[in-house]
Amino acid sequence: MRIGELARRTGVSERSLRYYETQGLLAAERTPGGHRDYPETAVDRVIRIQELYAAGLHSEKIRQLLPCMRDRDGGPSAIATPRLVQDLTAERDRIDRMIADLRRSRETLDEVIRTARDA
Amino acid sequence: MRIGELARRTGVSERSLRYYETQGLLAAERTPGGHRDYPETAVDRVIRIQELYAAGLHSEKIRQLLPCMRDRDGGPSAIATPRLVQDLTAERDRIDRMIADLRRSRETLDEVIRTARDA
DNA sequence: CTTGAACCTCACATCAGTGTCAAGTTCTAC
DNA sequence: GTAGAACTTGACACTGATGTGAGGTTCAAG
Repeated sequence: MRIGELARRTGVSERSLRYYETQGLLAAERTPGGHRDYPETAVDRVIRIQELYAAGLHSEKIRQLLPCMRDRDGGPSAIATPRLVQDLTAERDRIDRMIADLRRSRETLDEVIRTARDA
Repeated sequence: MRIGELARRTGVSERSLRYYETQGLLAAERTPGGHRDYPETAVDRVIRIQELYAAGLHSEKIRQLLPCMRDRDGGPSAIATPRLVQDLTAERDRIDRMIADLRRSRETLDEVIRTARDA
């Protein structure tokens, strides 16, 4: 599929998809004319990338992580090195703290909303 | 208390505390010489501000929100307007989606970590 | 007093993903 | 073959909280 359709199906801009490619996160075949041609699996991958970005991971970590992930259709094509495992564990802990923070903020907002509604 | 101690106790940099003041999020008395003098309640407030920033709220929203929050020692000093409630509800929904995304990323990382450990 | 830590304001830099525009090429359908 | 949509690369802008450094002032303890 071409970049326009991939953008539409994932909700990620064409600009970002091209950026992901420069970061080594997303490969694409090329048509004879040079247009990108993505496999169907790109949809899942882009969504995964987007989620990881949202979780605060940087391109480099995502790039290292991607080959170690289990794809929808198969097992991982690589096993994380001890060094990577250490990094990812730190990231996971950071995400846990982030979730805890978000919960508190969510509760704060919810309380303000409820207070206003009950007034 | 002065800015250095507040920074130490909250883990937020002095730079950020001064920035919060320019954004109307954090008030301080001044000594005759011009140094900031914070009340004890500033500690809780700063932590709360930090959490809201981490949740993706911008200064302006936090500024509107703060007076409507229940402080540790008392009730809110203002009630959110319908317009603000609408905004905050949107933010709350966004935070919910963010938490869901984070959970998925957390699970992704965890699986890679477990796979590596079991190998 | 003096001295050093702590504080003040102001200004400029940074980060990294994304938006946007320009100028040119390819694709597809008629 | 031609029109227009879709694509290409490249460059520049932005966001907005935070880092950092300069140059000067205040505070607190000896």
